[in-house]
Amino acid sequence: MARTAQQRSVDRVFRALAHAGRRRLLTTLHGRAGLTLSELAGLLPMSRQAVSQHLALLEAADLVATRWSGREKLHYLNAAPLADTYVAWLAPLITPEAMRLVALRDRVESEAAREPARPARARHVERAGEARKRRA
Amino acid sequence: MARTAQQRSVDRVFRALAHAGRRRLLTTLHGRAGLTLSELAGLLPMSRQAVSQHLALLEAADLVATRWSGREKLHYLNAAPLADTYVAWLAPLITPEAMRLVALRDRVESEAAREPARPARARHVERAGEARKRRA
DNA sequence: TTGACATGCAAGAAATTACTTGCATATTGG
DNA sequence: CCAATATGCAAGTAATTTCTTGCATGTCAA
Repeated sequence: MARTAQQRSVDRVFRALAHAGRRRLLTTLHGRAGLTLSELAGLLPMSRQAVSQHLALLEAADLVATRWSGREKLHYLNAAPLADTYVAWLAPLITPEAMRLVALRDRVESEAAREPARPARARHVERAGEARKRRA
Repeated sequence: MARTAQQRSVDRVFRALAHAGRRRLLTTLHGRAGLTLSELAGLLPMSRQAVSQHLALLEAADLVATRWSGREKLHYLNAAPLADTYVAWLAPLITPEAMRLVALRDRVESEAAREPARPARARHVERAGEARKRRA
């Protein structure tokens, strides 16, 4: 059950994308390549240190490539791991069958609405004892 | 600057996908639709309560639809938010330009190798004082 | 009816993540 | 050279997430 390098990459990518600020950094770099740490911190509502740590995480996930230019560090979006993650993990789940299940859910909900005798599961929401009373 | 419903959905989806166990739940449900909580807990190396909490999170992100059948709760993958997230957020970043940057990074690295007089940035890795000494 | 089973809910512990603060090192321009 | 600027590193705190523990409720089958 050895984890493959790809699985590890997918995990790093999804963890990196879990934070709105980091996603914002990626879209910012997509719009404007080569921004420095200070520039990014100026554009976004985050402290320089926070941006720095987020960038380190994005670099670790290989989503951001960097280049030193004197005392400045230029940052570039690298979308390759995003594409890889899509192909390897996301796309396989997006099948016609899995998409159709929204319709199923809606159907179930409308059925429940037509059948007022049995509320979907309001049971556990009630205070203790209430439901038992109604049942009797 | 009001956050749109779509932005909120994207955030919930990415947060949900950030955990390997939750991703595993989704792929499991993709392979076998209609599994119950207990069945999922039996298949995966997680306690029933842990699975339950993960499923609640996935339901909140609308990635899992459920149907009660007696005392059992059947779970189904809903891939629609995945497709939406891909279209709204991921796909726009996967452009030829952003993909080409891997090549750029590799080029930069090989340039650095050809220019041994200035190591990319091993500076801060060294112990304090070391770099200054070499500089002099 | 009742015991076994399926799930829910809640509170606390453990682990991880996010952010701040303070200082060290390196580069540039005057 | 040196002051200003750009970044790095480390440790501590705050916030969030994840998991466990314990018990309550609802459903089914004998």
